[in-house]
Amino acid sequence: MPELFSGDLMVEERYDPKTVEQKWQNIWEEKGLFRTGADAAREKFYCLEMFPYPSGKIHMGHVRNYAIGDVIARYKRMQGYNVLHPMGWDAFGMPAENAAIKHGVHPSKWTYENIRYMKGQLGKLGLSYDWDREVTTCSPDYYRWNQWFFIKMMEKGLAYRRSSYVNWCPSCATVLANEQVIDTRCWRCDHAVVQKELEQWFLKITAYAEELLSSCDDLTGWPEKVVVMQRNWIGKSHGAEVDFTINGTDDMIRIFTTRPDTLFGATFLCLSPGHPLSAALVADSEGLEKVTAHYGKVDEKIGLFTGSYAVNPVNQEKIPIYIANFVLMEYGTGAIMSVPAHDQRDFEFAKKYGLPVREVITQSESSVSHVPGAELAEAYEGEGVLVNSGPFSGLASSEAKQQISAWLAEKGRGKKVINYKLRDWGISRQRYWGTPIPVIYCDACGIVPVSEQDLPVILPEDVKFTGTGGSPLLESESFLQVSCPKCGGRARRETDTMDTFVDSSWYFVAYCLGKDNITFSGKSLNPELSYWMPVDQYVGGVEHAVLHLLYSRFFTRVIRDLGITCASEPFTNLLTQGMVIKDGAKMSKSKGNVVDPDYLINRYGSDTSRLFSLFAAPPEKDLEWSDKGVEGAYRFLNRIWAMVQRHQNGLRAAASAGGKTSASDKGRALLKKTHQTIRKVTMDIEKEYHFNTAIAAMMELVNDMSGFEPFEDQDMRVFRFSVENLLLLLCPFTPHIAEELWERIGNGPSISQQPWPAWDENMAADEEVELVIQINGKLRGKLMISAGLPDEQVREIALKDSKIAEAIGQKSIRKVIIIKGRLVNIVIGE
RNA sequence: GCGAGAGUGGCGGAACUGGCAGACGCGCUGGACUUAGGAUCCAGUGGAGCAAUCCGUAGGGGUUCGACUCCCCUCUCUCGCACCA
Repeated sequence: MPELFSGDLMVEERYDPKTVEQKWQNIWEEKGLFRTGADAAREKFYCLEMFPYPSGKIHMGHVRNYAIGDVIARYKRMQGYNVLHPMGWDAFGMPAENAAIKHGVHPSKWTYENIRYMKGQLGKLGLSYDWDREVTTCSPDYYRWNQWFFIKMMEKGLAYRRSSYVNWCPSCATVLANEQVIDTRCWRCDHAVVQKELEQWFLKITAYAEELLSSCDDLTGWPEKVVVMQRNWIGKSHGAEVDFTINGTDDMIRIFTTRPDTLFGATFLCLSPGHPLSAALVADSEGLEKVTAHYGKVDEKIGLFTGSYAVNPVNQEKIPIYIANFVLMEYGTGAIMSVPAHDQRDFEFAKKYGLPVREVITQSESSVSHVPGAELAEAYEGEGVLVNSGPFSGLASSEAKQQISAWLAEKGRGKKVINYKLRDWGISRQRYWGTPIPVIYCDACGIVPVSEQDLPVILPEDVKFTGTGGSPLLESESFLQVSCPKCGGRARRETDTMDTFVDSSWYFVAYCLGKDNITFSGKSLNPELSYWMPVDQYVGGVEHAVLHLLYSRFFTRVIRDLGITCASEPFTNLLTQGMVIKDGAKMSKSKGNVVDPDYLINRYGSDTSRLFSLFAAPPEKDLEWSDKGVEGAYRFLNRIWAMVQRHQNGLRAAASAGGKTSASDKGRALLKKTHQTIRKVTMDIEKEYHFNTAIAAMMELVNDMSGFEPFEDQDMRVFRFSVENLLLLLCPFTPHIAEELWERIGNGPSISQQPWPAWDENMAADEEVELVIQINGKLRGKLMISAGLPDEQVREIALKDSKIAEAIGQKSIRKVIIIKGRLVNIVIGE
């Protein structure tokens, strides 16, 4: 603790954040101040921050995230809303299991110990959560509903099992999520990841692709950037499927194209190496392997001629069939027609393998007569007018797309289709620390869902963690052995667990119901959910812009369609806060540039920590860490503390001026400044939560207040009015010191329960304004005039000013521009 | 490569709808108090100049009485997507 006052000089009690903060945290808890219940008579506000993974300790990113959320929650509470502000734990996940493998601690023990510690840390930050609604996703009470939703989705055909290629780490013997593959290697053991075909459970998010896309338009409270990312991820494109026959056979190759208007320009066909026909058509298995090895790599295009030809349905032309590394199996049909003149990738491929390039689209009438055989430098990918396209020549691209698609449909050789980039969501993980997928495999009955009354399928505790040989569940006989719910015969449980993104896709729904009260049934709408949903303000990192937010939007719709809620969208407003940066890089253990929140809170207290992280940058921007900046925030709170302490007796004695009484000139000025500050802080919070400028306004007020010596009663009453309002404004930001000083000037507890202050527009209005006078746009003078003067008079005053008159001299005045209450610009000639 | 966003003092950042560029904080300079000051308080602080003044919002052009703000071009940085046919 830095020495701020030497004992001899200061008689007042020193600001000791530790004592103050502990005191008020206890009081809040005892009084249950932040506990919430549904109350139809009051307007609700659901404020939510992304819950943390209990990794051990919170980091500065959490402090920032939760400080932002807490200001919003406290502000809305003071405004009279019934605020739901919950917190919980995203408690399943690989780190717990890795800790078990490495240190022999059970994931459960590790997780719950971390939760206990981190909960203590959040408590010390003074965050206004309703802990009665805490959720912990690794608790059976929670994950049983993952299982219930899964079964409901199976019933609706929204959960299904199929074989698919996955990222597989042979060393860890598990599937890796895409984001766990770093530069084609396993993030944990650095082993090369391979593509492996596995039976996987999928959730059919694609069934909602269209709705998820079209309702992006409704996400007006989200950052545009995030909405764009959602749209791109869903990736809708209009096009056509076209069937090419393989020459000399009856076999078909179905391709997808967004440019049916270029069909006459197709000079070859490409199959993905993973396409079922690839292996069938190619005799040279070594060559195929080579192409496969380069699959999905951006560096170069590699192809292999199959020796077969396809017949173009529109002109019966025979074109060669290639296998190409750049054709993705996961998108479209896994096969494309290649139009090198109008697709740059096809163009590069054609150049490399000496394949013909035929132009079928021209940009304008004048360039139709392109010299046949002349080298194209690159593909023309835009639209235009068709040439060399048989009966369709002369049509515009957009018209040709329609007509060619219609022609294909008529001949039974194709149709218009819509494709999405969005894939179904593979949720199977060969991991222990997750929700068991509630499915039983019976030799007689096949795949059987666990029946609802048998939920939850509990994750067994007594398992061994070796880190090799796959999921520990494979070794747990008591877990594996089960009787079939249908026939009663011997059966085996599914050992895969769910992706942890499932847990976080509906936790905001669980909060509405409250701890020990999470129950769903599709029988009728749930009144608690109807009251609270959707979340009014969601706050979190932009790194979840696609996955978590998209999955949550999907789940919310599934829950809606189960008849549980009416809400389609989970989050009305989204605030994505920036990263915490130090020395030019994101704070991270590996960079060694972390600041420990524990250290910060011990040294300066939570109010200072919160204040700094809110003051240093607007929430959506990155925050550059500064030790000196923290000192500045601490100094600010100390100044307030000292100021109130010094006048404590006077403040206690004075009744509030009620914002009306006239006092000394300085007193009136302070009164005005106070009203202006209330206005400014309120408007800055309302305007995209710009807390940094709100805090700056409070600093200005404090600067004015510290220069104010209230000798007379009237002035002291003004001063008290300023102090009270300052504390009220400060309350959402630095609640502990606000509470303490509020009490010390003789108010009852608690300031947190006071209404947000209102300003009086008349009191805030300036009676005098500074008039800026420009000549030809250059600043030439400033003077004070009374506010609201008519333009004529302002003009006169400006022209009469001696300096201005001198500057004008004999020159002619061409024009005078007057901006009310701001400036006069005099345009003069030579 | 494509898409989005950003570039303002020594630093973090302000600036309504086109109207005083640099609020507020940090740092720095000077002073007060002091045995001392890395505490606190007061004053100053974009650059150049004794000054009047001039120059300044990545760079260049434009629109305008007036541009950090609008338009065009160039450069740099950050983020997202990266062969989606």
